[in-house]
Amino acid sequence: MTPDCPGGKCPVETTLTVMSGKWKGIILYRLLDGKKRFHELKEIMPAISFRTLTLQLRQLEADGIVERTVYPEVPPRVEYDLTELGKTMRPIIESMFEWGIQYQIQRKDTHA
Amino acid sequence: MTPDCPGGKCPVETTLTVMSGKWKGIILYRLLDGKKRFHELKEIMPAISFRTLTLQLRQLEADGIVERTVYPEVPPRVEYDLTELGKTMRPIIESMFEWGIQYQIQRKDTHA
DNA sequence: CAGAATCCCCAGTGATACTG
DNA sequence: CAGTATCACTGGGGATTCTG
Repeated sequence: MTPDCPGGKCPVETTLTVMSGKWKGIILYRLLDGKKRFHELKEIMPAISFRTLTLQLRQLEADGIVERTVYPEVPPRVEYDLTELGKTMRPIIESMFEWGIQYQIQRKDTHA
Repeated sequence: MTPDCPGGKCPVETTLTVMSGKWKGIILYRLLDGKKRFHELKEIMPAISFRTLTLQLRQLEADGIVERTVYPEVPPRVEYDLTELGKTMRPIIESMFEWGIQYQIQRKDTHA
């Protein structure tokens, strides 16, 4: 694909692959201010299903963006946090956040 | 959705909605350095189908990101350019580009 | 040249029920 | 609490053919 991008695959496409998924951007945004438990994330994003939340977290984990820590307690406790690599996405998320705000102001008709 | 994001819908989600689609990020990246004709874009991204290229361009146009100019000539000529609003996405695209490069270096195994 | 129209497929997502 | 398992569906994307 896109053979004339430096290094083979277009870096923008690479980033989009990692970030894409209906909820990944929001998950990343929510993790910017610190680690969260599974149900904490679910409460922040009520519209997501357990299954999808699990899957998207697992994909982010597989991509090295998110770290999953299981505490061997009863009841179980699992925390999700950004890895060092994940934290380097902050500029992307923040610029997307800023742009989204301006966009919502300019176009109240769509995606509001 | 995500009711506790400022202004209703999470701005990150808004941006992701506009940018999502398998090729939109690449299209935007390619338009950063100036307007392009339809087949020019197709040549840059050989793997995309005509149908999908058309659809993604139309969606970007509907979202006010891309401007479509038809020149009444024979054979027809159509140029696509970023709107002023579209140009404000530059920081996002560029930070995604930079991150993608670093990511490719760190993880040659996946998404390479 | 720049598409429109048609048909098709499957990956991503959702709903529900169950479990260590 | 934090999942897993199963089923089902939608729509985003692809292949092909046709047109002003």
